[in-house]
Amino acid sequence: MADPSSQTDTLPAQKPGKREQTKANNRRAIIEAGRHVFAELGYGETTVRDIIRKTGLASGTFYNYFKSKEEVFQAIMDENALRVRPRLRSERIRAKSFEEWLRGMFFVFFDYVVNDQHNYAIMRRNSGALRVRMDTPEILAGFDELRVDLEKAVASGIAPQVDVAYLSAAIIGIAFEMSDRLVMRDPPDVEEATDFATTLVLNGLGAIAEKSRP
Amino acid sequence: MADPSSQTDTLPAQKPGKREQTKANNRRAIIEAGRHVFAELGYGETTVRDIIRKTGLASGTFYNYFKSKEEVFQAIMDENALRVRPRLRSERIRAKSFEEWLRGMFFVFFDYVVNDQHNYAIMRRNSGALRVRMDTPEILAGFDELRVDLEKAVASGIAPQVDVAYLSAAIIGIAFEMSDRLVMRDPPDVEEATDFATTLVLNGLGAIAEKSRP
Amino acid sequence: MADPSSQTDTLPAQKPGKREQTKANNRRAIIEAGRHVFAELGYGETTVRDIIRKTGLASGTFYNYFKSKEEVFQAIMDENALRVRPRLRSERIRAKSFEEWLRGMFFVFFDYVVNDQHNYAIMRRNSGALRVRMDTPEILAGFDELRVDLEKAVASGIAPQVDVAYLSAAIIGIAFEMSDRLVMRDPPDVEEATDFATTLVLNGLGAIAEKSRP
Amino acid sequence: MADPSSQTDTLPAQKPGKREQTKANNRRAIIEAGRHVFAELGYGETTVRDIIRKTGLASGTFYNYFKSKEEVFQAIMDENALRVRPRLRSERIRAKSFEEWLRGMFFVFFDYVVNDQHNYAIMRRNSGALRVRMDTPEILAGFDELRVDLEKAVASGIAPQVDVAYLSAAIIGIAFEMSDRLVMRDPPDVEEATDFATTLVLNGLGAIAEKSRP
DNA sequence: AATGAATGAGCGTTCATTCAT
DNA sequence: AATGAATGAACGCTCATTCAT
Repeated sequence: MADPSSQTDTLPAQKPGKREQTKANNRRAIIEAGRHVFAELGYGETTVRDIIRKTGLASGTFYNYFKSKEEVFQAIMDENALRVRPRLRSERIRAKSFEEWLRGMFFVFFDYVVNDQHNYAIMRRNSGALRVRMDTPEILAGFDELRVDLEKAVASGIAPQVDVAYLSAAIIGIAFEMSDRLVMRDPPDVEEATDFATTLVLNGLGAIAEKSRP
Repeated sequence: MADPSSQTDTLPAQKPGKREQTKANNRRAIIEAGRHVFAELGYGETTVRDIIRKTGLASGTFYNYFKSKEEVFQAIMDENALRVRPRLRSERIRAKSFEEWLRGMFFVFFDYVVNDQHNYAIMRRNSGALRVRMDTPEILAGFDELRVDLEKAVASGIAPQVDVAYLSAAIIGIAFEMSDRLVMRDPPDVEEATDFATTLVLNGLGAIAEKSRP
Repeated sequence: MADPSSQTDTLPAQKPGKREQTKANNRRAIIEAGRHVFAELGYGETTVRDIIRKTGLASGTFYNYFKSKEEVFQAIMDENALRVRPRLRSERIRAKSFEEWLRGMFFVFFDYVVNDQHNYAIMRRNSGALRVRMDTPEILAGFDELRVDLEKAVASGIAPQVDVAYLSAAIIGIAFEMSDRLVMRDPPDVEEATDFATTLVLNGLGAIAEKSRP
Repeated sequence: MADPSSQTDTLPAQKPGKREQTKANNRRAIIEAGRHVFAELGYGETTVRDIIRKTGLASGTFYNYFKSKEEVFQAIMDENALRVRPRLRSERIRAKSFEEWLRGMFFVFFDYVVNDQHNYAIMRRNSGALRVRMDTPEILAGFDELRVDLEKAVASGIAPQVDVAYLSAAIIGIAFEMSDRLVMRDPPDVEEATDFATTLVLNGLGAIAEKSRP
C-alpha cells in the first residue's frame, strides 16, 4: 500500500540523469551557437568549426549531434517555425473579418521579431553585403499557409477580388522590410507597426495620413 | 582640316592602347564570370577559383584586378546600381505628382528586374533555404535616395503626412517581394505589376479590387 | 577438514564464474569480429570501431581487452599459430625420412589453409594491389622451427648437404604461393598439391613430369 | 657563319626551363618519398601527409601532382614494372632452352632486387606484423607473362608436362622468398642464388647437393 | 565491468593568396 | 601584365582513446 515507488509512478521519470542532461545541454549549445553564427556570417559563410568554436566543445563532439551544418540549420528553422506558426494559425482561426485576419498576421510576425531580437538584431548587424533571411522552407511554408488562406478568403468573397499572388507577396514584403525598421526603434511599438501595415494594405496611404491627423 | 583628332588617329593615343584594352577586357570578363557564378552558386559557396576558371585566365591574374571575391561582388553590385539608379533619378525628376513619382519608382525597378532575369531568376532558383538579396550598400544607397526623396515630398506636403521610414520600407518590401512573382510569370507584365503596387500603396486593397472589376 | 578449497566448492569457483565467462566471451567476440573485419578490409583499412561495431559491445569496452587494433591482430595471429604449429610439430616427430618430413610440412600447411578458407580466401580477395601475409612473428617463428629442423637434418646427414637458408626460404615460398592457387581450385586437392610441392623440392620438375605421365 | 645559335638549333630545346625542372623534381621527390614510406609503413598505413612530410613540400603541393596516395602508388609500381619487365622480356626472347629461360627469369629478378635494395631492404626492415609485397597489378602482370610463357613452353613440349599454375606459383614463391635471404647476405651473390633456384626447380634437392659436393 | 559521449589529433582536401618565371 | 606552381591555413570529418556515469 504505502509502496513508495507507487508515488513516483504517477510522475514520469523525473531525473533525466546527468548524461541525458549534458546531452540536452550540448544540443542546445550547438543550436544557440548556430543561431548566432548563421546570423553573423550567413549560412554559406558559416563553417561547422565556427559553430563548435563558439560552444567551447571539442570539434568531434559536433558530430555526435548533427551530421552537418545543414542539419543544424534545419533544426534551428524547425524551432523557429514551431514558435511562430502555431501563433499565426490561432490568429487565423480567431479572425472574424478580413481586417482582423490581416491585423493578426502582422501582429504575430512583428511581435515575434521584436521578441527574438536576440536573433534578429544580430542578423542585421551583419553589415556585410548579404543577408540571410528567415525565409527558409519552414518559414516559407508558414507564409504559404498565408497565401492559401488569402486565396480562400478571396474565393469566398471575404476579401476583395485581387491578384492573390501579388497581394501575399506585398504583405510578406511589407512584413519583412518593416521589421527591420521596427527593431531599430526604441522602444519598438508593435501595435503601431501593425496598424500602419494593416491600414496601408487595406486602404492605402491616404487612410494612414488621415489616421495620423488629429 | 586641321582636325586634331585626325592626327591622333595615326597614333593610338586616345583610343585605349592595346594594354588598356585587354586590361578592361579582363576586368569585364571577371565581372561577367562573377555574375554567372554568384547567381549559380550563391555568394558563400562561390570561390575565386570558380570565377577565374570561367574566364580562362590564370589564377594569379585575378589578383591584378581584385583583391578578393568580395571585391568582385561589390563591383558587380555597383554596376547593378549604376544601371538602375540613373533611371530612378530621372523618373524622380520627371514626376509631376506623388502618384507619378511612386509609379515611376516601381516601374523602373520592375523593368530592371525583368530585363536582368539572367541575374535575378537564377539568383532566386539558387538555393531554397536562403537568399542573397541585392541589398548591398550601393543598392541600399539607391533606396536611401528614395527615402530621402520621400521625406522631402512629405515635408513639402506633396505626399501625405506619414511615417516615412515605414513607408519607404513598405515600398521597398513590396518591390522586392513582388519582383519574385513577376519574373515567374510568362510573360512578365511590368505595367500590371506597377499598377498593382502603386494602387495598393496609394489607396489600398479596396481600390485594387475596384479596378479589376469590369 | 579445514581444507579451504572445500569451502569454495559451494561457490562456483572452479567453474568459470559468470564474470569470467562473459569476459572470455567478449574477448572471443572481439577476436572473431577482428578476423572478419581484417579479412574484409585488410589490416591498414580496418579501424577499432569496425571491430567493436561488429561485436555489439560499447566502444569503451574494447579497451578492457586490448590496447589497440594491433594487439587484436597479434592475438589472432597467435591463435593461428597455435592451431598450426602443434600439427607441424607432431608431423615432424612422426617423420621417419626426409621425404616424410617434407611431405608432412606441406600437407599440414595446405590442409590448414584450405580449412581456413574463411579467413584465407577473403583475405586474398581483399585488395588487388597488396597483400597482408600471415607471416607475423608467430607464424614466422613456426617457419623458423622448420629451418632449425632442416639444419639439424642436414647436419645429421638425413637431408642432403645444401644451403639451408635458401632451401627453407624456397619451401616457404612454394608453400605460400601454391596455397593461393590451391584455394582457388574447386575442389581444392590437398594431396595433389602436397605431392607436387614435395616432388618438386626433392627431385625437380623432371620428376613431376614423369609422375603425371600415364 | 659562326652563329652560335645555329649549333643549338640542331639539338632540341635543351633548357627545360626552371619551372619544368622544379616540377619534375617535385614529382620525383614525391615518388621517392612514397617509395620509402610505403616500404616502411605499408600501403594501408601510409597517409598522404606522411609522404609530403618527407618531401618537405607543402601539403597542398601534393595535389598538384597526384590525386591520391593510390595514384602515387600506381606511379611507383609502373616505374617498377618499367624497370624489370623489359629485362624479363629480353631474357625470355634470348633463351634457347627451358633451362636458359628459367635461369634468365631468376637472374633478372634477383639482380633487380639486389640493385634496388634501397627499396627492398627498407621494406624488410618494416619489422611489423605485415608486409607489402611488390606484387601489385603491374608486377603481377609481369609474372603473368611468365605464366603464359610457361604455358606455351609446356604446350610446345619445350618444358615438361606439368601443372603450370602450380609451377609458376612455385617459381614466384621461390623467387620472392629467396630474395629476402639474398639481400641479407654480404655480399649478395646473385649467380649463386640463381643457380640454386634454377637447379632446385629443374632437378630438385638432390641435384643441388651433388653440385655443392667437391 | 560496461557504457557511450567527449575529446582532440590527425586525415584528405580545398582554397586564397604569393611569387618566381 | 600574365602565368600557374607553391604555400599553408582552414575545412569537414573520422578516429583512437579517455573517463564520468
